[in-house]
Parts: sequence; structure tokens; C-alpha cells
Amino acid sequence: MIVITLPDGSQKSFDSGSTPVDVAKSISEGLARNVISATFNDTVVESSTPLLTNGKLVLHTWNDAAGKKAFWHSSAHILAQALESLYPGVKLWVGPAIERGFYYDVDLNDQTISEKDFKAIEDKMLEIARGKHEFKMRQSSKADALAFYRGINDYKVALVEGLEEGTITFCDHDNFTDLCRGGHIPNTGIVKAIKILSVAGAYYKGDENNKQLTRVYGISFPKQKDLTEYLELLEEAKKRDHRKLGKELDLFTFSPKVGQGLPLWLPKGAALRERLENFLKAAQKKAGYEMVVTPHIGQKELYVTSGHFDKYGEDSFQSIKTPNEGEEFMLKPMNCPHHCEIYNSKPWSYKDLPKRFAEFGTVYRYEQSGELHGLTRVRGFTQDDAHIFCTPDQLDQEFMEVIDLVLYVFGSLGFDNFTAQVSIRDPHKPEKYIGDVGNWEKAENAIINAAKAKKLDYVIEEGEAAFYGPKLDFMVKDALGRSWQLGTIQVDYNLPERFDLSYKGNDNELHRPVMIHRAPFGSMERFIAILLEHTGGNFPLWLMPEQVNILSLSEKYEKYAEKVLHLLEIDEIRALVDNRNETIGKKIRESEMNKFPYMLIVGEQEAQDGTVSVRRHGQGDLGTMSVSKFAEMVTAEVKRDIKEFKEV
RNA sequence: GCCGAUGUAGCUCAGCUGGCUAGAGCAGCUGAUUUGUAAUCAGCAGGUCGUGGGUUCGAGUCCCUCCAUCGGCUCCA
Repeated sequence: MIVITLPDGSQKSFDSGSTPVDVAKSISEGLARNVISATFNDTVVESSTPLLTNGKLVLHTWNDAAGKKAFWHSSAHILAQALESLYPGVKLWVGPAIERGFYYDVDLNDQTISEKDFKAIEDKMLEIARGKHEFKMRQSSKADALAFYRGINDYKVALVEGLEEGTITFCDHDNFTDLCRGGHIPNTGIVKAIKILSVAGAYYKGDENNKQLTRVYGISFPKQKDLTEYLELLEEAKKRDHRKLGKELDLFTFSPKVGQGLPLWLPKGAALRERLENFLKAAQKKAGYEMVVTPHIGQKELYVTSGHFDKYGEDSFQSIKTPNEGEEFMLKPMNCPHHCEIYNSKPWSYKDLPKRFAEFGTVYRYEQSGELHGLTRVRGFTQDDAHIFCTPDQLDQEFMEVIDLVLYVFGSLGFDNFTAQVSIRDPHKPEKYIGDVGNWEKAENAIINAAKAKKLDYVIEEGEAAFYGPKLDFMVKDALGRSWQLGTIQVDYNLPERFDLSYKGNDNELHRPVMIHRAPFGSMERFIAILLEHTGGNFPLWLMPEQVNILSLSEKYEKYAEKVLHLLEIDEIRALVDNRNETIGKKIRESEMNKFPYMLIVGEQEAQDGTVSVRRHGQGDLGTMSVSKFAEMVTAEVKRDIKEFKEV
């Protein structure tokens, strides 16, 4: 007899040798059918592994992360088997489950896989899956494992050599065997739907000096319906791709003549940016920030002082020469050094602090060409940057206020679903970090206390702090459930030291201020990209550069359309008139495609009654109302979605 | 940068295994039409087929160079 602690905490006795599935059966038949993997005493076991000792059992189904991981990891084994049978001489490296799906890295022995081969791989995998082959774990000695791979697969030999004797296990299914530490579903038959998604190069061990292997990405599901839904989600993501929307809505473009990764903002995109900037500027003003302006370049020495040249010189636009021999400038890769020099422009007393300098500062970084991606990875971008210089004792308060600002920004823009990550020191490597230990503790506590006080849903990550200070990052989930890192607050002990920043304390001694870097948007470019994908281009009404399109039924009603326009402008509603000689159907269609939130149709009837016929994007006809009633409606909607900072 | 894919009109795309003056829809221009809730009709104009080179009697199509774009290059059995 053994005693098993069940997922709900209760305990139950079972025959020694019972499997997790047996345990699940004792709870419910339905659960037993759905259990695909299990964790026993925090170690992954198969759902069919006999349990021999007392312990705690956690059961996993497709609906939890661990279950999915086992499912996808098992699918990677099936993929490997399919690749072995389709590509003779293929050498396997590793095949883990990832956040969504799985991949397998293989050395294809000079063969290539392209998209047209995906179907064959999928078919082969499904054939294997239908065989309902059991996944069986088996212990092996190091010598046996080495003997198995020697001369056949150098990658696995290297892998086995790095493993401890006694920890080596294989997983067999059908006629396929792979070195594996486990975590599988009971058999291949549970995998019902498979899609090979892409193939790409990936370096052996992620090191670009190593040989490049072929990485085959796939995803699998227990039901065909799940795959269909997933593919629909991919379609939707494609439709919302900010690069596509940016083109369709005339927001931004790129020109090879200007250069890679250097976006050109079109009038509508620039208007959108301006609205976002003004929104943040207004909040920052209330929060006690002062705007500053700094140049786009700086002397190389400035960045040598800040340390950025040593660390990021290679990734910068550097060596800007002047007619003077020996003089050298760089495009600024960050705003901090400039802001430090602003701080240094005069002496400060503790009574002056905190100083909060904000700037929409455009910076340039030489990202590798392959890293560039639409607006999310570019070479020139504008940070909604600010640096707060404060005393160590002010950190608590400052952190709370920055969090307030970030939450205000998220709330106003419809990012309601987010989590936070607090990155602190690795306690085992104190030498990695610069600055006084006491101050670090103060800062880490300030962050954690602020996160608690603001009721953030946060996790603490040890060892993730930068060498110069701890930080708080926000992860938002967009409408399609994808996570983006947005908004960062970082403490910095390094730059105040390097720039010899100081303030006079009440003890009449000079002290070192603490610096906080923060950017709620991160960068205007990246933020707009994420906002585009989150909203699909249907921005909140207050943000829309053009809120209302007034469509005249024919050129005869131009005068009345203009009158409506003027009336709306009095209420600060942004509208324009479409008086072209086109049918109303066409004007509506174009307005819908351009995502105008409101369309007003004006013709004979409206001109006579002083009304407008209102149409809302995506909702159709809302009926006829007076101009003032409509203006009221729009104003109310704007007010509902955007409150002033600190009013929230 | 590396692996793989792609590049035809402002946009979205057709052009089969190389064969007459490279096509379509939308957008644009001109004219007709003056319109009631997602595309009115007709005509016109628009391309050194990403770039440079090569193979060929003949290249948008085949080969090479370069440029740009896209998917990846973190998730280590």
C-alpha cells in the first residue's frame, strides 16, 4: 500500500504499482480519460508509470500548461521519427515543447526541407500517431548510451557525455528511440491533428559560430477542431499584422533609399503619434515631470564615460567625423547620458529632489539586419523616456507614482490584461552587481512594496536584474492572447556614479542620487505596432486622428455637410467631409475600410431637419439624430474612455 | 551577419515545362451620372518584371552577384 496526496490536498491509499491513471480513475472516469501526464513529488512521470512510494501527485490534462508541454514534447518525438523515415541519414539534436507547439533541430545531412514538403511530414506523423504506439521510458548506463550513438550521431554523443551517470534515460515508441528525460503522453494515438508551421535555421546550441541546423516547427492538438481554431487565430493575427495595417491605413512606410529599419511616418501616422505623445505629456505634467530636449548626437567620449560605448559601441551608429582631426561623434543610442549632463548643469539640494526629466527622445541602434521587424525592431526609434533623480529614501514613493502612471497609460489604451515582473539580484553572485548592497536592498524592497501596494499581479525573478540595478517590467496580453513586454521601470546605480552626480544633503555633505529610468510605452514605434495589433486598427475614439467622416449624399448637400463639420469642430470633434461625386454605398465602404469610427450621412432629409444619419464602424446604422445629440454622444464616449491622470 | 523563402503597375495578384507588342481588379485621370447605408458606367493612362551580370536564336521564366522584404536563429534530451 502507498499513500498518495491528491491534487486537492486530500490523501488516499492505493496499491503499490498503481499508475497516475488509476489514481485519476478513483476520482472520475472522465478525468482518467483526459490525464495525459503527471508530476510525482515534483518530478515528471508518465501517466502510466507505476507509483511505488508515498508522495504527492499532480495530474495534467490538455487544459494545463504541463499537459500541453507533455503533449507537444511527445509530438516532437513523432516529428523526429517522421523525419528519420523521410530523410535518410538525418541526425537529431533536440526537440522540446515551446510556448505554442514544438520543434526539432536536425542536421539534414545536406538535404533541404521546404514548404511543399510539409504535407508529407504531416501525413507521416499522422500515420505514426494512428499506430497508438506507447511511449516507454527506459534507464540506460552512460556507456550504453554512448555506444548507441557513437559513429551515428555526434550531437547526441556530445550531449550524453555531458550527462551524469544514473540520470540517463531513453524514450521508445514504435521503432523509434530518443534520448529523453521524459514527460510524455501515454501513446501517440492521443495526437489527432498536426500542422508543420515553418522551417528555419538555428545554430547548434544557439551559438552563431557553430554549425547551423534545420529547425522544423510544428503544432499538434488532441482534436481537429482545436487545430482549426488555432489556424483561424493565425489568420486573424495575419489580418492584424501592424505592417499590413500600417500600409492599409497610411500610417507609415519604409524606403530602401532611406535605409533599413528607419520608418517614415505618413501624415496619419504622425497625427496618431502626436496624440499619444500629447496624452502622455499631459499626464506627466500632472505627475511633476519637466520636458527637456537633447540633440541626436553626442561626442564619443560621452558614451565612453557612460559605459555605453564599451557595451553597445558595435551596435551603434558611430564614427561621425567632423572637419576637425580627432573629433568624433555618435548617434545617441540612449538618452540617459544627455539627461545626466542636464542634471549636472547645476548643483542640487535634497530639497530640489526628485527631478524628473522627460523627453520623447529619438535614439539610433544598429540592429542586425535580420533582427529588423516592422515597427517592433527598428534602427531609429523614439523613446517616451524620462529619468528621475531622487534620494534613496524617495524611491518608494517615486516607484508608486511611476506605477500609477503606467497603469493609467494601460487603462486608457485598453490593455486590461497584464502582469508584472520584478527582476532582482542573483543572491549567489553578489560580485556581478555595481553599487552599495544596502541601496540595492532598499531599491528591491521599494519595487516589491510598490508592486504589492498597487496590487500588481507580479512574479519575482532572481538574477534577472541588470548589473546596474533592479527593475520592474510589465507584460501585457493583447486581444489575441499574445504577450508583449511593455513598460519598464529601472533603478540605476551605475550612471550616477559614472557621471559623478550629487546633491547636497541636510547634513551639508554631498550625496549620490539614485536614478530611475522609465518608459511606459517603451518606444513610440513599438507601442503603436502593438496597439495596432491589439485593436486591429480600431483605436479608442479619443485617439483616432479622424473620428467622424461626413458623407454627403450628393454634391448638392455640400453646404449642409460643411455646417455639420463646423458644429462638430466647436465641440472639438475631429471630422472631415467627403463630398466627392461617388455613390453613398461607395463612400460608406471606403470609410468602413479606413476604420472611421463614425460616419454621418447627410442628404435632403437631414438638411431639412438639421439632423444627421449616424453609422458606427462595424455596427451599421444607428438611426437619425440631431447634430447636438450626436456631438454629445461622441463627447460622452471620449470621456468614458479617457480620464485625466489622477482622476482615475 | 547566418539558414530558408520571396521580389511583376501606387495596392492586391495572374503569367504553365523559356517563344509574338507582359495581363486583371482596385486606386489615379477624363467624361457621363447627382446618388439613402459596404464597390454606378464608359474611356484613358500607368511596368527597363528588385539590381547587375551570364546561359540561349530568344529570359518575367534558367544560373550567379548584390539589394530589399518575410519566417527563424531565447525557450539546451
